[in-house]
Amino acid sequence: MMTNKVKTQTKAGKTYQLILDAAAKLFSKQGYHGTSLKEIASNVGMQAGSLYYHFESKEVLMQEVLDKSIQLIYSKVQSEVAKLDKEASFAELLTAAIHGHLIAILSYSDYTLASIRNYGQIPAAVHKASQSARDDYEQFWRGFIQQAEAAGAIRQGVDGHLLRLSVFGAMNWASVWFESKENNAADVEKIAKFQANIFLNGCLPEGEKHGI
Amino acid sequence: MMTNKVKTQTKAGKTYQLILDAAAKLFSKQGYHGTSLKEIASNVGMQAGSLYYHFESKEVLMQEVLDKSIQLIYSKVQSEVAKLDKEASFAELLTAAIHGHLIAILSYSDYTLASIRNYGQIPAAVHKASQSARDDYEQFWRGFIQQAEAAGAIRQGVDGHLLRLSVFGAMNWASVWFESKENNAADVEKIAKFQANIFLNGCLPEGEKHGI
DNA sequence: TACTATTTCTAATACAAGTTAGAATCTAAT
DNA sequence: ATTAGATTCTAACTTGTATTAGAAATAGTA
Repeated sequence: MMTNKVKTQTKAGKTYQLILDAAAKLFSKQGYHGTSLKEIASNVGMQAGSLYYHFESKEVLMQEVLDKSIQLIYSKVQSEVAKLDKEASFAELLTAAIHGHLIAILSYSDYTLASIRNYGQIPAAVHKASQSARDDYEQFWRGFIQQAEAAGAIRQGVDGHLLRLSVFGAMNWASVWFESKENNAADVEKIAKFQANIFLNGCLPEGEKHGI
Repeated sequence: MMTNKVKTQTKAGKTYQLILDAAAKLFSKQGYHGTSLKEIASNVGMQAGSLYYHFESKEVLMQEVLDKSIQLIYSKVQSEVAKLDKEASFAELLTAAIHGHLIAILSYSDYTLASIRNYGQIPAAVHKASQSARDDYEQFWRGFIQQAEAAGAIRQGVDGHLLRLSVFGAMNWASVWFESKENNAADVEKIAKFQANIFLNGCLPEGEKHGI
């Protein structure tokens, strides 16, 4: 077994990434239990047994996919938010965060779909590994929404937790229907702008309100 | 093999429902491929082979779960919308539809989660069966949103398709985080009111707009 | 009680899964 | 060209799967 995941230059390092990519793609389309090691190996031109030179088990392979999924999302969101001024408004923050999250999950949909689809139907030991990264990311959202509530940047009566969960739902669901075939960055941009707009302003015509 | 799914009074009819319930629960938690017939049978006090008296295959069992899932949702939404006046506003329609959809997916989360989680990672032949029911339900949403766009009840520049898909995402995602343990109908009601409110009015304080 | 139909069990089949150990091959440096 | 190390293959083992056929048990009826 080789354990060095870092050196992408080495032969083994490249093969490791190829396997991870193939696994993510198949896990996202067929589920964890619905994907066999033989199938993954075949997608990189290998035999099933050969995978064990790079991964110690199928579960660990899944862990790596989940891990990478979170990393991709969180780092993209952070880089988007980092572009903002120190005194950016809540609306600007939310917009940037939505952009980052959507760009990430739609660009790397194999990884993020594998994560979304399989999380909750794999042995608990598997998602234990990426749990703290998930918690960190969730805490980031909780944080700036709570601050916005405290600062009065969110309308009275709007529950911050439900807001966060609804935004997450709208975004994550996009990875289910979005087809990244020939859709370029412009489409992702459009979706991101739309969702930021909707959650900030709603869909009613200007000046109209309902049920407030 | 017995085929009569209708007569719930008969012995076989009741057993049929018990099996379907157990299957939905396990499919929702472990996925289609991660659930064995032995496990399903064990949950209703039977042996795996005995299931074949009620179902002709595991795939058909899954089809029935998917079917029932759509039926539960669509019929609940229709009954909620039917309560409205003939000349109900778009805001009232959307609110009623969101209520119906959320009540259904959170009340029967075994079925709806089984559907949401496994759709897309099961053989195509399996969801072919429930496809037309899904299409009908989707068409219902498309319909009243298009009418609202035509009538000017939706703000200029807001894409009706993206609105529908975002609402679906926010709602369906709720079945992932919602724990129906001891949460009563009041909680579901709260979530439904929240989401209708957010999509109609946004989360910014009254009078404020961003990026319009 | 005896008979019939319904429902469940038992046991076997056929196949595919994850995993492992050792042989075989390839790569790169001396 | 030889050798050592890295990488892949082959072939097995164990376990678990969906499915089937017929025997057994159960329930309902004449």
